[in-house]
Amino acid sequence: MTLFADMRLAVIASLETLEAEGVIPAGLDMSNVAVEPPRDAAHGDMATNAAMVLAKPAGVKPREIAEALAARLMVDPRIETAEVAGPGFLNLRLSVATWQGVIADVLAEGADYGRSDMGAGQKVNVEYVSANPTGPLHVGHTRGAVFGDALASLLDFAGHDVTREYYINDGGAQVDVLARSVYLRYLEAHGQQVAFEDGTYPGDYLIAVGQALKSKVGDAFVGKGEEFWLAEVRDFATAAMMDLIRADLALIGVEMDRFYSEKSLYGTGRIEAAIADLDAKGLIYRGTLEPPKGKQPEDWEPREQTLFRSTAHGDDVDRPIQKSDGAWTYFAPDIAYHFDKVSRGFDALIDVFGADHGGYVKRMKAAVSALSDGRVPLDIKLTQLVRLFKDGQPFKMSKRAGTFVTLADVVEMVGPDVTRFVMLTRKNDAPLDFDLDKVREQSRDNPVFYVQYAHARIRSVQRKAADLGLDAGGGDVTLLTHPAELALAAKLAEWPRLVEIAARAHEPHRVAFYLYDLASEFHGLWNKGNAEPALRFLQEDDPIASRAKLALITAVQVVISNGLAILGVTPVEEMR
RNA sequence: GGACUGGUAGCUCAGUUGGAUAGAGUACUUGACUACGAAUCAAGGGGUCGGGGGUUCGAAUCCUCCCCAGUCCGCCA
Repeated sequence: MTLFADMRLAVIASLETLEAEGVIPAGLDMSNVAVEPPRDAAHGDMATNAAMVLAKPAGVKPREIAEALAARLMVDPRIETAEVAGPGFLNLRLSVATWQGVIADVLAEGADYGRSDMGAGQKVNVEYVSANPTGPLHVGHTRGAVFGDALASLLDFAGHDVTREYYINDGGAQVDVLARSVYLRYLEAHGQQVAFEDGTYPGDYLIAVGQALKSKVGDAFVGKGEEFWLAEVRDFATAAMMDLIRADLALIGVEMDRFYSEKSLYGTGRIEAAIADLDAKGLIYRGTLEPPKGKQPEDWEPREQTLFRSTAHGDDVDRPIQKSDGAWTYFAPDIAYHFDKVSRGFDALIDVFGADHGGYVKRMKAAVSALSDGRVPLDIKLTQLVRLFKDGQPFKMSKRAGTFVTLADVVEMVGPDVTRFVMLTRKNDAPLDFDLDKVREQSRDNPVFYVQYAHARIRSVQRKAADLGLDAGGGDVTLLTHPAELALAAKLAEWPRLVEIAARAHEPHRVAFYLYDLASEFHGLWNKGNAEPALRFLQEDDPIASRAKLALITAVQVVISNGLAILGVTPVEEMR
């Protein structure tokens, strides 16, 4: 339970009393009544919009409701003052003891402080990365991987039952291309001269795969036609690429619960079953699509295809599920895959895609809506481009792959923690500039450093305190009465609420911004100790006061550490 | 032609889902170490929230029409 939720219950209870007394009519809808931190701290600790929300349905002036509500709330010992302001806001100021209690709560709950039961154990599937198994992960994949992973952790912390899943696109033409490329490397391993033409993958990372294939099958495939080796090389190469990708993911601490193979959908009747489900709902038909307006393809000619009536579920046009030759389009196995997710009993689905898949969102949502009869919501998060910079210049070359910068390149240069944090300091749908120099800079405008520095400072004080024989547990929080100290406690009280807001919005970046704010409050208090010695955390010859202050900063350390855990970033003990 | 995502301080970006006088960082100006790290902190100026219209007690946020940028648009996955 969060402090804000507690206070909201108090407000609702008071409103119900007012109903019973006839001040306002009974049976009002109170779902819109909110208790929030005011934007301006001068307005108090919390504000409620209750009077404004209820004024119209109650037929009573907002200020009248607010006055009555204020009088009621003043009875609550946790509330110091309740003032009506502006158009009908009710500003609450909480008692000192309430804030002190927050510190005790944080220390008591530790790593669980902020954990919510909001998700109520709902099963959520988060699908992310899902890069084609044709090569190492690049920066764009990295952002999707970090975002999806942090989102999954966030939802878990908010009480959901989360499955992290990777969809392997091993059923289409691109894995044939991969197989042919590996075959060339295989011939090369046998000492042949080969040429990589357009439509093959020339990357060096396939050299080792070609050699591994040689050790496995010897010269069995040399001089043989494609029909002889393609299927086996494809499986071999795909497995090798997935090993590569798993290793890349491990570099940034991403571990999937499940890898789901597209190929497993073919020849097993699963695509057919999914399409049959849609057909039974009258959503499959034969038809001819209109050409796209404005952009007339040269070779466009009308063709009859099997179409999914996605327009019945919010799409702009119906979508083909079969090519003119009868083969499935990419969309068909995707429908089957999501059908499988729905049948596995998930209450909500989330797909994390790159921005270039934006045109795919509506049809996928339409498919899930149709397959689940509107029961299962699908949220699709698009991650925008990452632009890499180094020395102020765009950075494009990779040591490994030559053509694009890989995940491994970035992690090698700045480390996993910095990579993860930086990629989460922007909303997923805004482009991200990633400056390889700036992220290692030790200054306030580098949020990674700034937050880590706050944590390291606290650890430093704790070590010093330990040397003096002081520990953080058991400090008497009622000794913390200075407004600056209570303000920091108030910031800690926002954490559980922030977790819920971020989880509800599927926006892990909010955690990163909160941590920055919290670090800022902490650094501020630290420096106040310059002018006011009474605010220094370690008070000479006063172990009791010191332990109280240690309790406060340890609570800050706990929350920073909980937040970083969601982002998948390790808190540091000291700055180097 | 259409769809999607953006447009907020000179620059980089938040904005608690409709709340009060729109906030940080950076840059610029000026101050603060006898302490557990000044790698930090405090103060100041800086705005037509892309533009017009609409919805209501109240709009950066919702609806609508334009402008700009990026991504995408039937047998590619």
